Amino acid sequence: METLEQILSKSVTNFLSERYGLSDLKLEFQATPKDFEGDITLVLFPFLKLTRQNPSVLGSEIGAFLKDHSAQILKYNVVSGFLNMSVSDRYYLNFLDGFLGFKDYGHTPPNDDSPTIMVEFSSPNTNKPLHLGHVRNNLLGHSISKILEANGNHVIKTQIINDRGIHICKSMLAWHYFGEGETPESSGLKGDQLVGKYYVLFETKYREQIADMVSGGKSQEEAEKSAPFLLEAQQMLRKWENNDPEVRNLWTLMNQWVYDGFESTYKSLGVDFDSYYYESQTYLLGKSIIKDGLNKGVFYTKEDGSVWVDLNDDGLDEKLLLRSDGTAVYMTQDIGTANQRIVDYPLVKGMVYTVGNEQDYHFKVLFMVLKKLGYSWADSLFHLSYGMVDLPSGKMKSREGTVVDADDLIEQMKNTAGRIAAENGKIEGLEEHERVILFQKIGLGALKYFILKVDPKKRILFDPEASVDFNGNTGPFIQYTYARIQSLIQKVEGELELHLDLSLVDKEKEILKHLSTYPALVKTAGEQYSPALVANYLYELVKMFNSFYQNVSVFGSKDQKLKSLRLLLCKAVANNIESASGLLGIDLPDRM
RNA sequence: GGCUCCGUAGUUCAACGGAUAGAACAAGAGUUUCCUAAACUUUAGAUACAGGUUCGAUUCCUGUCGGAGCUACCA
Repeated sequence: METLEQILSKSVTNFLSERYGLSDLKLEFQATPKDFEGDITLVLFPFLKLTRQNPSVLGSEIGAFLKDHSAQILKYNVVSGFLNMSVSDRYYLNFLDGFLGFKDYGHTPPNDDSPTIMVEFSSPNTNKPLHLGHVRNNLLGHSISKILEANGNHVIKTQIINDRGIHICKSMLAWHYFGEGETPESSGLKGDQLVGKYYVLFETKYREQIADMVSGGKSQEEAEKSAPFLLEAQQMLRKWENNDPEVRNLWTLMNQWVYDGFESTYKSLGVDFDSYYYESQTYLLGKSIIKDGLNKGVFYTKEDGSVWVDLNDDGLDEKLLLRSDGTAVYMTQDIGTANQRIVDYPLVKGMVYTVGNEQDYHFKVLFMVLKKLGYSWADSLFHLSYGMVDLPSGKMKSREGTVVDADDLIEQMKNTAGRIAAENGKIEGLEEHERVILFQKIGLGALKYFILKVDPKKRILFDPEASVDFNGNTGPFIQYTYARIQSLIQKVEGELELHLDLSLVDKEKEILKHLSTYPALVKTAGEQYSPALVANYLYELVKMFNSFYQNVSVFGSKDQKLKSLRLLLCKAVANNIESASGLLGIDLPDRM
């Protein structure tokens, strides 16, 4: 369906071309601000010089033309450089009629010809449980996947799991010495929590050794490097690399505990994946690609045999790709993994990496190198870079115990949801299992909205004391609005019919105007990789709806046609809340 | 030091270069014989500083001040 902007654009473009001989114009429309009369505004400033005309004359010309030639425009007025136009109720009623014909109005579902995009997110280490930073990562990655799908892309959700390295060996070593055979079953702990416990234990014991060595006369630096626990962990890593059966078995066992734990957290968060990559399988990839690049002359070798890429011409510096001993670095592995994904999924045309902004430089380099290597897909790579989640005390540091654990946080959110529901007397008549589901929806809705409403690029300040709000600009507010509408809709008897010859009150029109911007919003959110835009849109919508609900009686209307119109409007809002919430991964309750 | 990002009400967030900078929380004042008060209505309160570009700057450029990150033959 053509939008109002598109319809008017054509008309205005024709007019300006015939009257002033202008072409290739970019018209700028915006919603008319509240204090002015009108619904849609055309900004005239850009044409003043071109037409050598003053704004009031030009505005009147365009306004009069549209009034005569477009059925949608009833009136106009010109204020400084702005042409404000009033749009007919009929137009909005027609729009509502069209809107109700779609399940997800404004979304473009992918078809056979749609491109495939791979979205990477989560990508945890397997030595400790997920924390608040991962929560932001997961919610962003999941939401952006939904948004890309709504923009007509097939999406493959993937992650690269860091399942090897010294950190995992630390957990393994501590468990080996102090675990006494403890398992998730025997301890009742989630697997990732259990493994994380031993990672912390390793650090504690390691620090103790260092302290002993320092009081024995060694320097801090020396002690840190040569504490027996560390040496032993390093030894374990070498054994792992040499496929030592005992080490490999323990590694497999403990990693599986962690994966089971992660899965349960993902399930709570409502995120899922279509594919998994493991560093233990990819860390050797990329070396041969580097060698190809050497042959092509894209890279160069230094005297010690290490391989580098020179990015000085691109405003960066030189970057190492292979160590002098021929082993890979992180970059090498990422090059190999990217290539491997295209091998595994030949249809993939683009990749999105959901990774914190501390790695901005890394991805800049990675994308440049892949481009230099001449991959056809190298132009459609995107680093979805997001800001860190900070606590009032500063950065989260696992060593100092200042991380906010994901499982704890989720649990706390559910409990708060339950407490508030009880305080508001909303839980009567609900079975226990209904309550569990409801509190889960609301608690997670609050958390997801809290995180996703912020521009991904910006850092988030999270105060565990102040916690997440349940009133105002929050997830529960949106859910509450939806539940209110459901309760209205349940009262409807018989068929609802939309009559197009009604007149709208301001609050109705306001909502319809907002709904009509949804398709463009979805598109922009996809282009900018920003769930925050969706969240803000959604908030505006429910705020408008609640104002309407409180000030306009739906069932109070004597006029049957008017009642139908209002109920259909409610239905449209509910549909739209559902669509937009879906993009954020927020579930909606039918009552709360 | 070099590079990158960020400074908006007391606090947390908004604002394709467009009209009088919007919300929420917190603070103040109201609204339940009326479809769910997790709501609605309403008062007060902000663009770090100094220049520049522009018809127009929170937005773009320069500088100052303040904060964060990157700057490993770690991952």
